[in-house]
Amino acid sequence: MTDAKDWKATLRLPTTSFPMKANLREREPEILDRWDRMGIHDRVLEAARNGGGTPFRFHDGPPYANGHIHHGHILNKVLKDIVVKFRNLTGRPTEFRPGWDCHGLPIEHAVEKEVGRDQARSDPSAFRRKCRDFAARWVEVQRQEFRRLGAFAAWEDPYLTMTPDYEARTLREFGHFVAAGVVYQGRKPVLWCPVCETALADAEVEYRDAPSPSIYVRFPFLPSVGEKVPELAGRPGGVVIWTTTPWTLPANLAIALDPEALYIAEEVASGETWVLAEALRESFHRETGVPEGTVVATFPGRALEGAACRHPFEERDSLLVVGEHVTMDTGTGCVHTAPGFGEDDFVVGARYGLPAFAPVDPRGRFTTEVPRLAGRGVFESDPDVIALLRERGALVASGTITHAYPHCWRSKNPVIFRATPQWFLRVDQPMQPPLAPQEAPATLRDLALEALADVQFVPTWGRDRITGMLRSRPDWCISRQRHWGVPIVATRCRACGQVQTDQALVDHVARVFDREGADAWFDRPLEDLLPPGYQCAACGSRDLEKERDILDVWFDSGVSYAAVMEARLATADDPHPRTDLYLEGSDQHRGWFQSSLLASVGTRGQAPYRTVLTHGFVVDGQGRKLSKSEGNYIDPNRIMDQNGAELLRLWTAAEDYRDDIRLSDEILNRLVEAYRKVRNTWRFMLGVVSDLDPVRPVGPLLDVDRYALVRLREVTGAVRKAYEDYEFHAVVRLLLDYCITDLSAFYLDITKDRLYCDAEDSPRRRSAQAAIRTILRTTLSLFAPILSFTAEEAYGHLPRAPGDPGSIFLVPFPRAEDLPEDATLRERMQTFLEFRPEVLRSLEDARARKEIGLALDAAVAIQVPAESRLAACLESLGTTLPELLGVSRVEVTTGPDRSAPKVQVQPILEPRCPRCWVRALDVHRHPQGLCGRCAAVMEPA
RNA sequence: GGGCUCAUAGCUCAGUUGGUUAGAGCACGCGCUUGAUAAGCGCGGGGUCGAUGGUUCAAGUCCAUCUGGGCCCA
Repeated sequence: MTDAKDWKATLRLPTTSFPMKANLREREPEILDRWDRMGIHDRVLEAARNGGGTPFRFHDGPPYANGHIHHGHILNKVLKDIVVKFRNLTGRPTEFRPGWDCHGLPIEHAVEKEVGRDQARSDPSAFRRKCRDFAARWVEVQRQEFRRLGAFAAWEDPYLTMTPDYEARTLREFGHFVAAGVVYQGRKPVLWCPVCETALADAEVEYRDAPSPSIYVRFPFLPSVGEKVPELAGRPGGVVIWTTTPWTLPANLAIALDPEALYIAEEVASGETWVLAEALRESFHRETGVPEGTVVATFPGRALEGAACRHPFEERDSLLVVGEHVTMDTGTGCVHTAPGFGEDDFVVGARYGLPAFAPVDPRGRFTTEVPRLAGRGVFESDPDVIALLRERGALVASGTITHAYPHCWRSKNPVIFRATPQWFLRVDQPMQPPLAPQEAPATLRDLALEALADVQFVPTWGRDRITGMLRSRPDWCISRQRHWGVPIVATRCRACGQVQTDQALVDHVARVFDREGADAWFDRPLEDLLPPGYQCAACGSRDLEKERDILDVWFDSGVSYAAVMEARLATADDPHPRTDLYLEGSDQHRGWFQSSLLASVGTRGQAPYRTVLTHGFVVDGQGRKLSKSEGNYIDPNRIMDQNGAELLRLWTAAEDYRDDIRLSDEILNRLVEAYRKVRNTWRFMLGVVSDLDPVRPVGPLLDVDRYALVRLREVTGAVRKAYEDYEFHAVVRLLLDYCITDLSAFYLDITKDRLYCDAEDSPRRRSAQAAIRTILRTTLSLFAPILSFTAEEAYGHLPRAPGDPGSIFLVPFPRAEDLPEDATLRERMQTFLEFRPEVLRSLEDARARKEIGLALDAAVAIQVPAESRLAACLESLGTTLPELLGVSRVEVTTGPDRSAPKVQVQPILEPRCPRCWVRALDVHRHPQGLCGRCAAVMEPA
């Protein structure tokens, strides 16, 4: 007698060198090395090019070269990588040239910390060199971190906004706007530190509680008020404002009201009539202690638009205007507006043509434009202003409040808003895009809005978002008072003060930049940089000096389509090629998407992109933003260490990026499980096909095996479509469900008998193997853009035929059309698969009654209604039913029409075949108690 | 405060133009198997579809308001 162990040795159990344990931490770097050695990025691209497909133009948005990468970067770059891999695999050559944003404030700050502020100011050239080194260092760090994610990109050939060619290009693009006549120097309030005597960025102020005066001031009515609101005609009184910065009152030019909100005119005890917002009436009387009077009129804010009050102490009027920024939470709803001293004030003022009047010098002292305060510091002038108001009878009430006030992070002193000269791009002046001469003149804003009609947005609401922002945006302030950036090339005349720039100057300097980069502007004397004969346009003087501002870094990155894409792709036929896809976080609707759009539309009259795809932000398991201080921060390095980049790739793909993307340990654990399932399924299939000769042809497939491929065809089509539609989470879902439901729980389970027990060479076994090999190769390819490391690893364990490429990424992407279609078979199998759970439930019942253990211990008697679809189905499946149900014997009978199918499970008493465990009637007839099939298999060859 | 946006089982997602007892996978519970074994199979429990109100014969699906997130502004 042969014992059980020996029979096991005669089975064809799966064998493979592909390990169950992923050990991605060690494996991934090996795979990365291999990709590097084979130059995978170029090879993939080359393969796509050889296929002759239409190139897909993708443009990588540049992250800021500062600090290590975090979840947001990972999400973004992996999404891009998935797109690029998919496009290349499906025959559309797609380059991924990564970029970095290198200029700008954060780097200046970091360097300033190292070298000190004085050096930064005294030697801009040396300071810029340090900034350059700093940026280069972080580019290198991030490059390694990105590369580790398994993204196929031209990591050795990135674009940097600080290289000479890029800087020259940036300047030239600026020149196009100069040529179009929409560049102007104006004034705009910026945060200003009177102690440092410098402009500050938002990031350079910190808010601290500080006491401020709190005063209510009445601006006397002028006759125009009575014309707008008749009830006020002839009444003494005024509009009451509230402010915490009395010193800004000398620059008051307007009072802003909410156009929709209701305002009241209230006659108070003194006999005067005061105007304030109805919603704030109660708090006004409470705060000021003024007793409530009688309401003589109620009207919406817009009723007073265009009327004016008298300034309480200057020889000037104060215009009544409306603005959306007026709020009803504090004050009177009538907002003191000094366009030179406040951002909102400036924007509203600009709408009414009011100047940014800011009679304060860089040290925060009043200029002679305010004679009574000239030379006095602004904060120390508060009491004087209050006294003056009291003297003029304009002070309704005064007190002190403590509130958060911006302070300079360096000097720790309170800061002010102060209008200073700045450069702008005008968005509301009709212009001609210089490189699109056929276009009719239109404003930059309208050009941008029109161009959006020709852009796809994923998700679609991106269009609404950017449209809203464009509609309401002010002129683009493109200047910064900094050192680390591309200079605004312009001159100032020492003789007459004229500031000027023109395209000739800009182009001349750009040619210098081509060779030397923007450093030339800082390193060289101006004479080296001017075109021959250049002189002041106003007075003809040649005594000029350099303008010292640099360009907003959003302008730098905004021209990347020109510096990176057009520079490489432009042809005579298509001088301004558009990019197929931009893919960034949804914050870029205000940032890069918009700056790129404006930069392109103002020069070439078209959007730079055809499709804009945005993703949400990474948040925690509860949907809150991640922050280290909140303690909900998960370190991406920890994930990488524990589960490799592959898990982060899977996470990126599995979540619906259109909304915010959640990240938590629970989510990661679920994904680890999913990963294991896929990996194990691949491993099993690798084991099953290990002895299938990759070259020798296989005969016609059995129906079940064919059906498996019919299903694979459906999945392949759906997966491809999901990739096309950028629905990567659907890809993951489809493939996971297919792996679990179709493969693991059904097809791979029911083919085991054939695979293990049939003769090695039997057609039935080879049929299953052939189907499984197709499934394996197909799913590896389908998943490869996402599970790049594992698909590549598994592919390496596949028996290779001569001519098979050396990487899964060089295998053409599967096409549904290449897989069999068979509607009859599909329908039949679907009917069966709907019925199968009935049988499984009955088996489970029998198991619960302890009648059976293995399903192979059971015989199943099925009674189906005659003439039913199910009857026909089971009839046609015939002798394969036991295999399909995993039982030893199946008997099908027909009952009355329309009766419900009945399933009966009987334990089989005959002994099991010791080799295949099937309980068969013929076991006794064969030597060693084998069943007929096994006996035949075991017969000496 | 404004613009855009999201809210379906513990988790990730489906739910077509409003129409039968709201689905899947995972997780969980129970069982089988030990010939995918740090695996595999089966069965099962689990949701007042963020809340309220409305339109409708009928609403997760349409409308309004609210609550709570997110991005961008203020």
